[in-house]
Amino acid sequence: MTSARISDLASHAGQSVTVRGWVTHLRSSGKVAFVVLRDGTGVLQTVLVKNAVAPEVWERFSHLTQETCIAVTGEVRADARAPGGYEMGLNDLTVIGESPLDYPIQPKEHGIDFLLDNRHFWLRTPRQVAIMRIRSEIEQAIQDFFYERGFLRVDTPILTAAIGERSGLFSTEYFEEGNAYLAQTGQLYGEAAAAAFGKIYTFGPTFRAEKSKTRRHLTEFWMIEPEVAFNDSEDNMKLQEDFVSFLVQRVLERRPAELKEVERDVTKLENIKAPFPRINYTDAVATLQAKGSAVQWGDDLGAEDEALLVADYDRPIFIVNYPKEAKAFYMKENPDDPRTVLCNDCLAPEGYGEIIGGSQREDDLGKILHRLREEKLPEAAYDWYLALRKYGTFPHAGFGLGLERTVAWIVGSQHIRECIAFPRMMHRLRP
RNA sequence: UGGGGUGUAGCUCAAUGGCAGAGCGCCGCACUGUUAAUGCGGUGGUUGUAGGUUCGACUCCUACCGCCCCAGCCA
Repeated sequence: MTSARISDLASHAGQSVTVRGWVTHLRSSGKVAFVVLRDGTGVLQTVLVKNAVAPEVWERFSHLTQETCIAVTGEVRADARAPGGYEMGLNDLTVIGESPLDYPIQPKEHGIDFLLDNRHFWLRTPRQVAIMRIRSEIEQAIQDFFYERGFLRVDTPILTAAIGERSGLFSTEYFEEGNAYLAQTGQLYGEAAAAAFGKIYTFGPTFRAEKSKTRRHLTEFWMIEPEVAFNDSEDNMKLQEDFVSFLVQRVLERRPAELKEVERDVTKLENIKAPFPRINYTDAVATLQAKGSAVQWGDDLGAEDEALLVADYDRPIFIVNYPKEAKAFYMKENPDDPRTVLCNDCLAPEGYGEIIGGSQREDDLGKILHRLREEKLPEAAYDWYLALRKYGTFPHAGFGLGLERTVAWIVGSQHIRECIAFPRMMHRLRP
């Protein structure tokens, strides 16, 4: 007997095949029954007629429960009444793995805490399957975008000495070396690699021990960080807008069924094309003050301010050249206004907020040393990073795109935690 | 770490100081085309924990715990 995956059943119409999967719905009308199963590639409705199957098959059917793993055999036929357009007239049914009656996920609304406690099962539901497929599509698109443009992927270490951003670090014992810290960014290694390979990107998990409890934060998240030798801040933004547009267009082209499953308004995504508006920080402050915000020049922009700015646009926007006090030590001083640095945030539309932080990097050894000392960072920990400015320093720029935030925006999710298979948050380490 | 909210059946929620309930799930019966099937019947509780006020507490008070939302930090 031929076995098939549900997604391939159209090519088996009229044939008898075996499909294996998990029971999602059971419906019975006495002598006609429906068993709906899921195999990860799709959903199949099978039809069981009591008088047309062996008594033992009907008996096995009558004991089925939600999520029982089964094998069904029968003829595939087109039927408009079936989800997916094809159904199976069931001849045989065998149980592969039983499922007790207390399976926690029901076909109804559940609270988020309950769902996260049952994430290992929640993942089986249609919306979650669609989100994970879109995430995987985006990950593939990321690889394709950079590969097609001649970038080298460089995998940077996850265990590091204390180096990176200012916010919280996770630490662990590391042999005779004292503590190691989980990487908050691959950027500094990316800069070293850019001098070796010209155009690189990193793509991996990053860790922040921030005590954040918002819809936009995870303690473990995946970040894409390109770094390009000889790019300036404007080149950097051009790369960002091409990149983000590429990801959105790819999902629109290849995952329309999944976008429909998550009920995304795709007309909002169809607008996402380069160029994105660039708003100077100083102009943004003036605009915000005119709109009634209390923000003062020198303040970082709060979530409310960002929402006010992005509300006027139908695509992501760049906020460029923030005051240096608001940003990291490695960002290059703006020659036209030394109070500021050559950087940008990219804010997604529809209130999804910051998805990218990027900058041209400070390439002057004296200036970066000065900033490092202003920030009271441990100079010794940065010795190799500073040496990049000593031996053949070079202008370069890069950015970091948060994968889960990007997925949340593209699928229209209210929460980042359904955009990664097993989210890690301040109070959640399992499953 | 601040501000706000919340915690009652397996799940989602009612019960505003006076007998702890509903829907869903689950179990049983009926039903030959269901789409979260339907109809009838049944099952289900240490009201987060500890203390206090009261004749009487799911309800009011105190502390603790969990969770949610917002802010900050950032991606």
